[in-house]
Amino acid sequence: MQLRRADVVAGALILLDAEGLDALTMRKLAAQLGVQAGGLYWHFKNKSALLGAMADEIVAPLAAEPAPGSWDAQLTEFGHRYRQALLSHRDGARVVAGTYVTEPNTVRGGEMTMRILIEAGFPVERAGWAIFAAGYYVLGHCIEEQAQLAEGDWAERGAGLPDSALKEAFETTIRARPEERFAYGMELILDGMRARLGEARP
Amino acid sequence: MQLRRADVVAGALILLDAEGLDALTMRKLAAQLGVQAGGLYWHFKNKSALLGAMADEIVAPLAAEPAPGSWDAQLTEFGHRYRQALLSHRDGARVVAGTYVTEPNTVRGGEMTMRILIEAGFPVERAGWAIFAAGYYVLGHCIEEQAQLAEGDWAERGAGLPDSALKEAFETTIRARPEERFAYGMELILDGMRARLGEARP
DNA sequence: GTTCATGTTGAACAGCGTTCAAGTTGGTGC
DNA sequence: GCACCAACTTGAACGCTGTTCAACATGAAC
Repeated sequence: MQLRRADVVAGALILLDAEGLDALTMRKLAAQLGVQAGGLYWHFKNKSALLGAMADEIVAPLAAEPAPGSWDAQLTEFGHRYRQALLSHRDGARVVAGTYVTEPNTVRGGEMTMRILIEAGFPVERAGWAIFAAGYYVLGHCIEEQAQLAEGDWAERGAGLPDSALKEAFETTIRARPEERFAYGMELILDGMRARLGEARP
Repeated sequence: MQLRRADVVAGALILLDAEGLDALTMRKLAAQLGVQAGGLYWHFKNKSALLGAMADEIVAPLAAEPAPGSWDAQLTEFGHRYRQALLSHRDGARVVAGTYVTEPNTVRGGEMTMRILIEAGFPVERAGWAIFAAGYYVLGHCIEEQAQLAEGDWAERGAGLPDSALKEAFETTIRARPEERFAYGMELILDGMRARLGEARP
């Protein structure tokens, strides 16, 4: 029974969920698939290519059309969908961050969101810049969210801080409900976009 | 002639600039310092701790007081200062992104920017959220900027895309003058903050 | 000139991604 | 039913990595 490319990606995602990105090695993946490590290199040129395929699989939900509605509602939907996709696999955000993907789902998601902004009135270039900015935000937020999720020693991190008036603020900021904190940042960026649409030259 | 902790960090940053993050190995660093690899572990518990110290050194400019002015001018200054700091060393953004730093300069920068927002009228928690959002943006932008800088094959990346109405838009978006593109995103986020200050409950 | 913390050596360990000639498998055409 | 060729897999090796540790060197202080 031989493997297909898709089987390798699926197995890699299972191993990712079970052990995390740092423990995802070609040998362990091969063992889980009942194969020798070298054999994987027939399906993927190298580990990086495999991670790229995994990343595109992770962001697959971005390829779906948004529900009908206003441009900002649609963009909000994409933002939350992106976050959910990243969080749906352990270390998903780090996997996606580590690969500049030009694979189908990523591209399609980028195109749809850019189109939404352009039809809302943004010049093409600015639309792209704004979408990238929003993308950086989601990715950064989710990387931290998952780092927080993975480590038990998170509480100790704040402990390293010097006592200051803002230490407590800093800690409560981080400990806030992630969903609420995410939504706030998302709305902040959307407010920025709305402000630009109000002007003559966004 | 023995080494001090600071000498190791300084040497590591030189090696980083010369060869990039992926080629920064403990052995190469040791060789450059005229020392055996094992010896470095007297100064740093592990490589990750060394990278943390490097990261804090990179963001040192964030510890300086901002010039007097309006809150949004000061925040803009911090944003550009952050970017300049990250770009001042090869792969600097990736180094900083890979370490959750609780070291002096990072903390001090975080405190000052939060204070600026709080004094401008933001509730503490929201101020923290907004600062983090802005931080994710700068970091993400700089990581991509440096990836683009480092690779000759960047032009080929767009080539992998399927031909579409938006492919060209996508490419021109990425190829834009980085400074201008960065400033646009920075202003977008600041517009979001200003919008929130206009409301009763930011 | 001895002492003691501070720093260094050199060798080893286990694990990593990757390569490649040699072998095996599975489906297609005859 | 058999031969064929492409699609896969093996198993061993290569060079590299971060990290550990007992033994050794150094430099300043008393």
